[in-house]
Amino acid sequence: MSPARSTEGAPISSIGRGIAVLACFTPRAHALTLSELSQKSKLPMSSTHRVVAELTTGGFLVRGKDKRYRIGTRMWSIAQLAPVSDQLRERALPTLARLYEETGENITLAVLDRGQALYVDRLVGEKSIPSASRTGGHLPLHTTGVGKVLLAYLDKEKIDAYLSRPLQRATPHSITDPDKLREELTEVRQRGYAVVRQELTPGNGSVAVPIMRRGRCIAAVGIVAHINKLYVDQLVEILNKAAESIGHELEETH
Amino acid sequence: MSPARSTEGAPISSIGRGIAVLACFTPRAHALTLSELSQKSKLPMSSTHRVVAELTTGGFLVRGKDKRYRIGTRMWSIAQLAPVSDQLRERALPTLARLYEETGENITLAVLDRGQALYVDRLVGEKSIPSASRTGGHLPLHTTGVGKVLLAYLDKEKIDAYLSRPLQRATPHSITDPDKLREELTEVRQRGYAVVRQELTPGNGSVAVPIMRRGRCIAAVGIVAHINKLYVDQLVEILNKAAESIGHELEETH
DNA sequence: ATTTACTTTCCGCTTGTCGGAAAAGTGTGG
DNA sequence: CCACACTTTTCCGACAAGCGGAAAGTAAAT
Repeated sequence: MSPARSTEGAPISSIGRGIAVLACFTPRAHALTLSELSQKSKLPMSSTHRVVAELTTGGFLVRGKDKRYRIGTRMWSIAQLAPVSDQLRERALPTLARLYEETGENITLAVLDRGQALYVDRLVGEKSIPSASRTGGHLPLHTTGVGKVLLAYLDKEKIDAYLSRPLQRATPHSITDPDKLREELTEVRQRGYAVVRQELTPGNGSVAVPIMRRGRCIAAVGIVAHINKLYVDQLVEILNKAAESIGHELEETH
Repeated sequence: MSPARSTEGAPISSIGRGIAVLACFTPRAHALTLSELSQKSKLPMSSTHRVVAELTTGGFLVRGKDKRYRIGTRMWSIAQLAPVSDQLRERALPTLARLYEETGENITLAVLDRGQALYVDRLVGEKSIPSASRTGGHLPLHTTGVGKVLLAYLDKEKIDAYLSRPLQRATPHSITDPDKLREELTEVRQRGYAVVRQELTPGNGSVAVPIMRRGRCIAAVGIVAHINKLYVDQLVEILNKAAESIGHELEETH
């Protein structure tokens, strides 16, 4: 989010500062010193110190022996009450487990969140190909399998809005022409699944299908594999069964 | 956490109020109105309104069409950077998936957190017996399999501290006598696993083993099943392999 | 012992935040 | 359509929480 001092007009609130500090943490920086937090949040050192102290008292941050701060279990526990976790992730998990055991590949579950694919969960084993996704992380819609599915089932206006902004190229295979992507999305809707080949990561491919609920796509489930092992027909069949199973699980009143 | 107005002495800070509002959410109340949040946090309505507005702006809360607030994906995403999630849960997940597929039972992974067992993840399928645990939730140490393991491997002083407080009885089978529990913990350490039979939930039993790292128990992994299907020797063998696999996965530099 | 970098504390000042009251909005029953 | 009850939002004068720069403290390296 926008740094504290560079915010024009309205000053940033105390709670906003707390969130700004928490937002400093990233996959590459999950342990930060006070100075680093001050620099990243652009808050003065004494302000940062006070905010960090409050967050630590509340269990949202914890200070390690190395004097670095990390996200605390209190925040994590409360966050598990987010619908994306306790209504979707936890219910989908057995099916994802089965998918993983069945294919041995990289399994992903994602939802649309702020114009991107938010990875709700993923299973990646030793034998799976390394991939760019991470639970809790976001990736673009146009270069990921689950992302293409989520994009394809959006309202036309929202698709237009997404395509009106420059599409970032992740590899030479990334589709960045809006017209070509629009065609691709039509195909996704028609055949009910998306395929991606080296559009996000060289060598990687993925297949994904929608999880539907009352006619709306609420999530996407996908498999990432090396392009040489991307047996699309086979994977689509497995994924459709999984999607149906997850969809059924979500209908249950727990 | 303690309600705003009942705090003696030091007044509660703005960030503390934000955390107090977020702490209102529970498994049974994951969607709350503004009035409910005000009542639960004991903050005046206009104060609650302001705090909630700030949290919503920052993505930590989201207001649904039903006018109820829920934990937002922004908070969830950041929370996934907690070590308990990205260092432990995500790495353990493939092994938990394998355990689930192998046994079809209720799989749990827990760590010690604030004197209780914090459930880092669990897999429970349609055919599994219903259990009391929930990812992100806490349960006592003395009435759960994973809890007994976590307790058994604590420093003597910490075990004494835990046993010095009244042990809550969840069922008639709960062990609440400190001396009996101490004996039990000695057995857990000796044989390397814990067994629980109907001590938390009637009909349910569980077996759990420690996940060790450099001689310290950092987590516990367990299986919950109906007491008639609690084949201890068999489950212990499977669990020990899983624990070793997870321990190995945690050693990897990712 | 000194230097450097980081962290913690201090303190005068400012304005962000306070909460009660009023106004506005919403849903329901007659 | 109106009245009522409840919830939510806005207002606003008061005040103390929070501000950030400076000083002090701490730890590590030389």
